[in-house]
Amino acid sequence: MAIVSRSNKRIPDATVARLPLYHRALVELLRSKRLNVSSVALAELTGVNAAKVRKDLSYLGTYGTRGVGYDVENLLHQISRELGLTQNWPVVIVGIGNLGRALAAYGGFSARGFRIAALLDADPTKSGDEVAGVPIRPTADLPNIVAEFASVIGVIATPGGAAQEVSDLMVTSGITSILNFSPAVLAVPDDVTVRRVDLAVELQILSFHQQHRGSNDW
Amino acid sequence: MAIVSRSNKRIPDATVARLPLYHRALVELLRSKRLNVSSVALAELTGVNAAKVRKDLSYLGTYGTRGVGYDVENLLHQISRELGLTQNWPVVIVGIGNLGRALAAYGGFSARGFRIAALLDADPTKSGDEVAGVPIRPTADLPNIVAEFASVIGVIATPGGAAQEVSDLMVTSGITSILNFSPAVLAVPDDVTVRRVDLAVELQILSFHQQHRGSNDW
DNA sequence: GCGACCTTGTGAACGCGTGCACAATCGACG
DNA sequence: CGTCGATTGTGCACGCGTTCACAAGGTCGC
Repeated sequence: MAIVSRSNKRIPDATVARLPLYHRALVELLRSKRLNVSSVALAELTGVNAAKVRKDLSYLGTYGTRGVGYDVENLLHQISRELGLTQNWPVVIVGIGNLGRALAAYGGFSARGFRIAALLDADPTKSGDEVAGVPIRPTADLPNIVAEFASVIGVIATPGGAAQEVSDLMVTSGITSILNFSPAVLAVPDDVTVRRVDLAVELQILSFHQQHRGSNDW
Repeated sequence: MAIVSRSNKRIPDATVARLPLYHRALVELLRSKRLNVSSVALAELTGVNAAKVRKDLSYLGTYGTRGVGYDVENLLHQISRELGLTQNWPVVIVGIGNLGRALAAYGGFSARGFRIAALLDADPTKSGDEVAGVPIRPTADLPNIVAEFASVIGVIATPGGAAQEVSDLMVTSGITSILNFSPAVLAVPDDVTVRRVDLAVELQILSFHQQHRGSNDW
């Protein structure tokens, strides 16, 4: 996977994962009218090492000014461009249970580059219901919905049992970016990117650390 | 009851992050009465390289049988023990908005080592409401609730603006493991573990890959 | 215009994680 | 009881990411 930016440098995955952190901090700074920010200040806001901040930002190009820092507005724009957030990505959520509803109702997406394009559920009795002003439609509508847009991000919020089936439908509909909240591990073609968020996994990792905190005490 | 891990080796973070994957796969295998599993089979189920599976499991001890594989039940038990899932961790959720409700109603936790011990919200008009049979109580009750248990995991599902305040209250109440769903970056003492799950961040990472897929697409 | 001060950008070393390749070891079977 | 096929456990090399340390380059006061 050759990732090429304007400066022709490959951006490491670890850096990509941190760019959204900087993005959010810069939005906050812009909101509070800060014009300038140093790598040290940005490091404190994001909990990242300052040298790492500088190296991350250097992959985007040379946008800092020595002795001064980074121009907040310009840096925000550069990161937005790199992340592809200059457009508002349409997001389709499949599986409107508790989690799907919560995602649909979450207001924070629009401020960060995304909008809910459609809500889908396999249960026909839910069709016509609205969540946050968006009507719920049958899952079978997915191909038509995807066809309306140039590029769609798919979100799977179904139970684990239905996840692979939904994933397959997304892939055949032309979706190549999937966010999977179900505990299932999805099989997809190589050209499809899947990110998995499993709430129980996060708790179990915490459990491990908690467990081992005690045994270090003696 | 010695809860001390048998191996003196330190388990790498990367391995810890994968143990929950194996855990879940093994639960599934046990449910379908499989007695045995090879590293290759486990690798396919979890999307992890087979050599990595073996190395990960070797950190726990020598529980496999050459020429045969791993005993499903025993391996599941060993991983559960290492992750500290032999007990059912009490989980306290603060912030019962859409996301908090969804988390509280999610039935999958109990099967994976956790139970909802309490739901808290700063809004007094929500007090007394129930979600999944658990009543909502005022946030100020947190210290009393934590005191009832030996060890509690805190979940923050509030808006970003309230997150640091809630985090501080959790820390002073004695919580040392926090799962933060708000976009805020929390400042906590060194002995407190925080994991952050930011839905917008996940979407933005997907956006990056979508943006950079094939350089000639736009 | 000059010097003191700041902050960026990056070379280099180090450590961690990954994956290959293979020896060690087990069960099955005749 | 010995051979064969299968699978684990791991030494090793490589690559990626992190961090330090510092030169390069800019600002600001005078």
